[in-house]
Amino acid sequence: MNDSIHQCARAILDTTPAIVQAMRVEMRAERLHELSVPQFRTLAFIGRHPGCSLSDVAEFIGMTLPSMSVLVNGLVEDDLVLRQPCRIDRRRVTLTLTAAGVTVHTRALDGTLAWLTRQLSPLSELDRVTVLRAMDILRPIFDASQVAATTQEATTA
Amino acid sequence: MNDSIHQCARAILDTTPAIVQAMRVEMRAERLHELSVPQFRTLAFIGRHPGCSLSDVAEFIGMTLPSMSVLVNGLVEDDLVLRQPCRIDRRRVTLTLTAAGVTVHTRALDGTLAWLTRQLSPLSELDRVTVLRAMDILRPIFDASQVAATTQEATTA
DNA sequence: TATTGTTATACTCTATAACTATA
DNA sequence: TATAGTTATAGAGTATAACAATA
Repeated sequence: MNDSIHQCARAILDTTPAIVQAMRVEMRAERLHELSVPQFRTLAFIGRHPGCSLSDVAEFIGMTLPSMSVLVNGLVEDDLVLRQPCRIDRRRVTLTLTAAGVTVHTRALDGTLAWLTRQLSPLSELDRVTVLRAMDILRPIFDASQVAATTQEATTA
Repeated sequence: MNDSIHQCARAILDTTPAIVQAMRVEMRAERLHELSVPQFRTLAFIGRHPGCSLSDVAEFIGMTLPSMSVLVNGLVEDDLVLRQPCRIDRRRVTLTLTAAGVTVHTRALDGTLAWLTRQLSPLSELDRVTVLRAMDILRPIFDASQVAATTQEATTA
């Protein structure tokens, strides 16, 4: 039966927003690090891709260029991100984390991970493995660039 | 090893926001139903719990009372939700979906589910089962309110 | 006094449209 | 002309604080 695919879709629809919402509440409650989920994800991406452009981050996160410009602008004003014009192509900017950005991101990451770990602690080893495998299965599917690609495909088709 | 729990936490942190973000983008792209993810979830909850109070929804979704008041107010103005004072306790309000609310929610649900189904279609049967099981494991952990969760169980059963 | 909800105020998130600068 | 990014404007999401009404 392809009943499983519908059950699966329904389960994702019910569950993932609840997880992210709980994460948002947790991150806001943690007074140590004042980062929203998008800010956190942006910092993480820039940390993993030093010197990336605004378009790179926007595509990965799944936001429009103007939205990301505003978001990054806030991070620059908070001195968490360094935004410099690119020498080779002066239309571009290169983004890197400042020392403060690294610190804040690390602290937020550790805090959120610790909270998540507490939430997951009642699970059996088997359940954890199942969850881990599921996340590995889902991540490539919902990678923002993939979604954008298929959307474009569908539009041009 | 408790290494798996950290891997697991990290995987959830990386993956679930990407899924929800993709969902948000999709829902916004679908011009048919102009619902945000929180609006959609609120409509779903009220549909499953007709006559519920503002506090009930706020707790389930994981929002503060004022935030939910504003959100619901928008839904009332759009004629998707009926908000009436409760006879027994006049401090409370009772929330129900209007006919339009049912229609809009159903359409949004169907549309999002169809999109999700397309995204999941490349997966093997085994992968789907893994994902489904993972969602069933995670949902009770991150449900914003235990009370609402058990109520939902009773209602949906 | 405690509970339910609303209003006031102020951010952030996010989009589209219009613009600038560079290629 | 096409691309990278910013600015202007607007609306939704969300919080805290202060308030009103009811129990």
